[in-house]
Amino acid sequence: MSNLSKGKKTAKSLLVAARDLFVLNGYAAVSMREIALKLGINAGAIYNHFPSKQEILFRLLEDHMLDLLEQWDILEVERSKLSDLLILRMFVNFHINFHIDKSKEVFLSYMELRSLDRRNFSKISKLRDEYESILQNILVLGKNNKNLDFDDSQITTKAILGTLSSLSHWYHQKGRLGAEDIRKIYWHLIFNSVRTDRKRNV
Amino acid sequence: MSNLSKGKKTAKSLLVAARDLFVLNGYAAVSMREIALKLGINAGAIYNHFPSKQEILFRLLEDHMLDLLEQWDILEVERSKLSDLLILRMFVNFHINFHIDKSKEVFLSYMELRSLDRRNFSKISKLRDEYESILQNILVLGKNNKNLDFDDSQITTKAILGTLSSLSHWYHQKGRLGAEDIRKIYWHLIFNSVRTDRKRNV
DNA sequence: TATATAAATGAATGAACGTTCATTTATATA
DNA sequence: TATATAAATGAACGTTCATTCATTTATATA
Repeated sequence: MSNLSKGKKTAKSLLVAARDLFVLNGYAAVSMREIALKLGINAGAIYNHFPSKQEILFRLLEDHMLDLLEQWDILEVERSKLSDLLILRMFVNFHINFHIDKSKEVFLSYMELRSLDRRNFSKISKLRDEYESILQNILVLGKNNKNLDFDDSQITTKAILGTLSSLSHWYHQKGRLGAEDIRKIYWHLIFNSVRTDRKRNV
Repeated sequence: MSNLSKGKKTAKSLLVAARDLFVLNGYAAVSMREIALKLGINAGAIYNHFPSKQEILFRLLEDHMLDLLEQWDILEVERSKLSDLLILRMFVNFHINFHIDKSKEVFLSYMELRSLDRRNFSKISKLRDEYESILQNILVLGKNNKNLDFDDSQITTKAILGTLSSLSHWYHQKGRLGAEDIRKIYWHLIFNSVRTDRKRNV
């Protein structure tokens, strides 16, 4: 950070300020003046760093999605040695870790997709689909190999992501439970919901 | 509907128009002029029916939450004869049915909580907590009676609601699966995640 | 049908919005 | 240190916003 030029530092600070305000009040309800105020600069100065408010939102969401996909890619080597079930556990842990580390970014890309214009929405949607299909592929592969069982890969994918995403709605650093507890609890829930000897009736 | 006075009809239409626009673009991004345009009336005329834009949002969210809680209350008699597990299934089915019937209202009360002012936010939050505690009580009771098993009732409650809420993000009337399929799939997932003989390790 | 009330109009209010721009000030490079 | 470039200022632009209001039009009641 300290080796960055003043301009880059300001740009970075603007992204952080915008992120925090967007998370708190929503994109449409936050003004450029409010964002500028957080750094103690004038609203006009923002335009030395970003061409528009829309571009700030897009940058936040794109940076986040690219980061997410890249971090998952990095685990590829490690992953290739694992069983279907352990890969699923890796995904769950990875996802939870990311939610804990980047809870604001996750919340933002969840809530503000609709504030993107058509072009940007389409770009981010592609990245989201890419991420969703990672989980779906894990599930399908596991089912084909008879290491997992469930009714419908598409809905199960969405349900699991829904389960995990609930995290970003309540997680706060200072909470009652540590990351390890949370990973364990969620893993138990998810594992049991797709294990091969699950029950089909009450 | 046809036995309502013109004023009541317009008020109802305004709520529907506002609901649809808020769902599509978000509260802050929708103007009173847009809402009025949907009915072919002037923006000023809205104020014969509602005192403010904020009040329209509040009415939408409060009506929805009161409806939700009331509908659950109505099932009380039926519920008293059921086992812990069947009550949980009733809750899951009830929740899914509601999400399917009122997907827009559900989505709205999920996304626009933060657009409420302090006073209104507090009122709706109370209603939401009330609903959440219904599920938590079911889980705790089931665990005490050894008919359910899980690690943490608070997180498990949030996780299950997260799972179910993912429905409002992808469900569309014309989809591939019927309501019955969806109820079955979700029930299998949830039931297996909290059943007493779940596994704790891979 | 006459009349009281309800609902809609259309213009106006002041405030806030994203963005632009000429100018000034700060930073980095030589 | 001199100079080119980057960053910030502060006022202004044209729009749009939620809301108000005097007036007109429609509806319901008697």
